[in-house]
This record gives sequence, structure tokens and C-alpha cells, in this order.
Amino acid sequence: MAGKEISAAVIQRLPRYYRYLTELLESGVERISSKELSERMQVTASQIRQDLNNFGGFGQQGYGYNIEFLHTEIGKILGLDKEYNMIIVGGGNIGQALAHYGDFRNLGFHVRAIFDIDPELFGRKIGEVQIRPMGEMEEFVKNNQVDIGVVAVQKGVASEVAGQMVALGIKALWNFAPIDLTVGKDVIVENVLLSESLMKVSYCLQDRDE
Amino acid sequence: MAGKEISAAVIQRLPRYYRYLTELLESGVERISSKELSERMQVTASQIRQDLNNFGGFGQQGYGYNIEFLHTEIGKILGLDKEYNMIIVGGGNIGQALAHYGDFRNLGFHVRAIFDIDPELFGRKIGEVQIRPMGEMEEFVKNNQVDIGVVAVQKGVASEVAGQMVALGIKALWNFAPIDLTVGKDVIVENVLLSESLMKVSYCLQDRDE
DNA sequence: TAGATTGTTAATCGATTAACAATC
DNA sequence: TAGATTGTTAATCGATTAACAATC
Repeated sequence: MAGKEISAAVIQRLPRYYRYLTELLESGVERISSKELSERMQVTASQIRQDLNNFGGFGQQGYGYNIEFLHTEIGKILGLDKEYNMIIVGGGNIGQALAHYGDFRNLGFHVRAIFDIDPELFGRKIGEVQIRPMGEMEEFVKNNQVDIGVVAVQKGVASEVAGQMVALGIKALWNFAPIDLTVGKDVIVENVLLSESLMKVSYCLQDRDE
Repeated sequence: MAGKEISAAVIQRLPRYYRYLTELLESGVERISSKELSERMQVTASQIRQDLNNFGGFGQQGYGYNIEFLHTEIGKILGLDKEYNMIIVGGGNIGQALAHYGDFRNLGFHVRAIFDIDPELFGRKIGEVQIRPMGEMEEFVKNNQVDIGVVAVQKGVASEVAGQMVALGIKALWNFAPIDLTVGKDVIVENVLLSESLMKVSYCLQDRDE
């Protein structure tokens, strides 16, 4: 928050750069020019250079960008050099799927607990963690550093759950409920709106027919 | 595709309007002005009017917008007046979670089958549908109208699966693998990039500390 | 050095916001 | 009618692209 504000559009693109760089790194390529990367990613070379220069000069004239270095730097910018502890509220389909999902772990995001109100689910093990009674959340959050709270409950209780997590000091929410959570502006809310994503598909499908 | 192209930014916002209108409708409100809606949604009234007027004049001077009418019209624009059949490839965590998930059904999106290569999963019932052997996909798609193919397999096989679905004539893919699928430009690809969503959270979390 | 390619400034393009005449 | 609020045009703002001097 020191200098000029980075636009949301730029931040949105960073993970994609990171993904491409990870792939290039894995395939053993050493360097890449903005032009070549732009062709692979289907964006303009200008945009890549502009985006990167928001954070510093990572390239070298006449050479391009060192992939390993740039990968590391973008990782740092995204905060992927740190580890994050998450708790999930909601042990239903989505909560369980997220707890199982391995890709996050590799990026440093760890699910430490799942909470639910359904006694049927208590004790059930999802991946490495057990589903616990909702009543234990407070104690858990007080005893553990929790960075991200995942809202994986149904719409009707999402606000309440979000409020509880924020009250316990959790500073970021990853929300899967189709609702705009109202929280203090020091709390980060990232929404995953699956229905809205599908609606974009149906919108586009319709266009074809006309 | 008749007149001027509607920008992606506008389309992106339509589902959110639809969501707010659904809530207003459920709460029994009859009409709303762009000003009042703008306050609820935290956008400008100007933007709402501009967005809507891309598709026609749905309001009335001095009155505002009739909620039931506008809800229906935006629903039509989004193609929600139709029903869509989906198949899921990948009976793992995400595939199962999506098959269970009820919200899509209410919007007209129906999961008709799940395919996987793991014989352990064959026959397992997820919600209303069974997991079937991948080999049966071709026959299924030929015998049933399939509008949307869901890619819920791991990254390594996502391209192959997508290719198979496109080859069978499926015109829209809902992709959960962290990869940019390469398909003909008459095929719609909508990506749900969970890891990238999480990275935005970690980026923002970092900003706080500085 | 000569060629390549960055970092960065300037130009363009598009999207958002403001303003207001039209009109219910 | 008078007041309210749209639809729409014009002004502003920001993001993307182009261009090029700097420099490896």
C-alpha cells in the first residue's frame, strides 16, 4: 500500500502469469521474451510488460525474462511464499470437495478444520481433517492461526457464519454462497459464484443460435 | 449477434442483477429505481441504466423498473428461460460436489450423467445420476441432447477430455481444471479457477501487513 | 559492436460516470 | 400538472496498446 494502487485487472492476471511460468519452469525453459509469452497466453506483449512493471523491472533488455526468477517474484507478489491456514464452515458437498482438493496444498493453502452443525457429520474424516461441531470453532480459532475462512454453507446462513468468523478475527473469507457478504472493509472477501459462472455459459450459448 | 457487441464487463454483471432481482421479488417488492438498486448493489445508478439499455428500455420514466418484469427479461437475456443438459467428466471431489449441488437445477441446469475411468466409481449414485464408464460417453452424447460438458478431471487429462467432448459436438465447456483449453472458437469455454481465486486472497492478505 | 528486447512514455481505445432532455 | 426517473448523449476516467529510447 505504499505507492500507486495496483488495479484489480492487473491482480486478476497475475495468477495466470504464474500458472504459465510454472509450466514453462517444469518444461525446463530458461528464459522467455514478452513477445513469446504473449503469443502463448494470447495477450499483448505490451500488457505483460506493463503489468510486470507495476511491481518492478524483472526483465533484461535484449534478453527477456528469466523464468525461474520471474516465477519466484510473481509468487512473492501473490504471497505464495507463505503458508495459509484455512477453516471451512459447511461439511456438505462443496466443503468436502474443497477439503479433499490437493491443488491448494501445493500452493501453501492448508485446510485445518471443517465445522458443521449436522451431528451426522461429526467426526467424519475428509482428507486429513475431521468435521467438527460448529460450537468448537471459536476455541479452534483462538488456539490456531487461521488466515482464511471458507464459507461453504447454504445461502441462508452464510451471512451469520461470515459474521462469526469475522468476529473471531479472521481477516479473509472465501465465499461459495451466492450472496454478497457485508463485512468491515479490513476483511477480504473473495467470492466463487458458480451459478453466475454457469449463467455466462447459457448467455453465450443463446447468442450462437440467433 | 445482430447489433453492437455487448462487452464482457456488462455480461459479467448481469447475473448479479438477476440475483438481486430474485431477492427483491421474493421479498415482495414491486418496483425499484436505478438509484435505490444502485445503493443496495454498491454500483452507480448510471451503470445500471447503461447496462440495461444495452438490451432495451425495461423501465419507465418517473416510475423506475417493475421488478417482476425486469427479472424475467434479464432471465431471458441470460438464457434462463431454457433448460440445459450437462454431463460431468470426472467423478472425483469436484465432479461429485457439482452433481450434488442443487442451485443449478433450480436455474435450469441439469446434470444428466457423470463419467470416469475408475471402475471403483462405476455405478455409484451421486444425487440422481450414476457414475458411468468413460467409454459410454460417446453413446450417451449421441442419444441425448447435451448442452454443457463439465471438465472436472485433473489438469493432465483435461485437454484430452475437452477434445473428446468437442468432437462429439458439445458446444460449451465448464472447466474446473487449471489450464486454458484450446478449442475451436465456436465452442464456449467458461473457466472456474479455484486456485487463482485463492491467490487473489493471499495477494490481498499480504497487502494488509505492509 | 549489432541485435534484441526491455522499461516507460505517449496515443488510443473503451468503459464508467455525469448530465439532462424526454416522458411517464 | 409537478415530481420523479428513465433513456441517452456527452464528459471523464482508466486501461490497453503502440512506439521508441535505453540498455543489455
